[in-house]
Amino acid sequence: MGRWEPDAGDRLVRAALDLFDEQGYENTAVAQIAERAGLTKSTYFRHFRDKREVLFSGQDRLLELITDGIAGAPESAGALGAVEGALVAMAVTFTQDRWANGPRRLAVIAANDELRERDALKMAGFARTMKAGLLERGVPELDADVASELGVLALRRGYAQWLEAGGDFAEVARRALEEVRGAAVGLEGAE
Amino acid sequence: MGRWEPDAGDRLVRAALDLFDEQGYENTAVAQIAERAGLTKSTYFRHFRDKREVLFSGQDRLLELITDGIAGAPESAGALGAVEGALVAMAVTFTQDRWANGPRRLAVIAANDELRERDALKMAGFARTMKAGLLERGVPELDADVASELGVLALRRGYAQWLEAGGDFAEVARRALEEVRGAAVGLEGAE
DNA sequence: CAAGTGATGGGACTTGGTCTCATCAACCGT
DNA sequence: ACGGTTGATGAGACCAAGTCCCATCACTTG
Repeated sequence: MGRWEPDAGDRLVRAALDLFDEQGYENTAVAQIAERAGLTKSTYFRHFRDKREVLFSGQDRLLELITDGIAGAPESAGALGAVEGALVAMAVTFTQDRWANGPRRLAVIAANDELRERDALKMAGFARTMKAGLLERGVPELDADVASELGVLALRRGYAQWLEAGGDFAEVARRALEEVRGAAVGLEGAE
Repeated sequence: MGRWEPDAGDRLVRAALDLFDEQGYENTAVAQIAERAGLTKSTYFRHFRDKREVLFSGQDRLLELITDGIAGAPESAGALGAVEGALVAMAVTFTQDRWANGPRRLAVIAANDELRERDALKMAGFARTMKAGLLERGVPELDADVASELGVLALRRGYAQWLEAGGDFAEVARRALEEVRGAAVGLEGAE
């Protein structure tokens, strides 16, 4: 791997985050990111499939963790129990270096429509993957839909809380999921 | 309005849908869409802010309907009751001509990542708007989050069911929401 | 030491998207 | 009837995202 300066991907991520932070996403050209990382546009697109993706790298790994987490939940667990398994499994990634930039990353994404669009797609991908895992366990389609959607909501809420207050992500996510479940079962019908 | 050939926007939508259908989204250039509609690239971008948006026009109107539907729900209604008001209010748009192309539109979107991305953003926008409306009614933040997320899920499921089986959209959506609610309140805790 | 491998550089090319200016049909007031 | 205004369009320059192809160069292997 490291025949030239190592960690080209990480350098690109850091350069991008810095530049987006300093001058905004729209005012930053891919060539500029590459230049700051000591690379070229060609190399940039070899590492990330487009300009946005540099802020979302590593999320493919999360899909695997979700699948494994759901499949690995005890057989006795219900749909939400399996979803909890997914959230807990994701914790290992969130505590790594790559996510040290979490708050800056969130701020940059929130400030730009294109990036929020990509974020929405990623979240939808999480929900899809959770739903597929639940169906695999024999959960009925409707319940799988509801549980995966609530699971992603708990993930979003738990992630935000974890960035603010810190602590063990697995624990925070577990609490967020229980919170969401409590609110869901308390919902009254329309009339 | 119609000093030249009228309905430039509609012509562009139809041309785009045809071309995407025939040769795929990626193999179609904006200039080509404009040409088939008897217009130019310049005019295309005056009607739609980018290549994707031609498949999502009119959804801004839905945001207003959501807001009005939630604000107009009876005071006695709970969070989900207000969400039901939003779904019912959206029905008027879905039954109009512009949505006659629903099935083709869904198929084109499903076949392309860029378009699914835009779709995910639109759905997130619906949820955001629902949540804001619920907060306005004094619904606690957590409940607003859960209810709006379930509302969008019911919208997606109801829309698909309506495209398949037809009938009155308001009624189909109401049933879908009740279905989702039933599944949500039946969820067991993790352990 | 020669051949091979893999990450990079470089540059041509297409297309999405912006911007500015010209055009031209309908409308409006005198 | 006439000149000015308005608003949608056309035309074309221009920039950046993204694709493609080929050259290069560091390091590895036989």
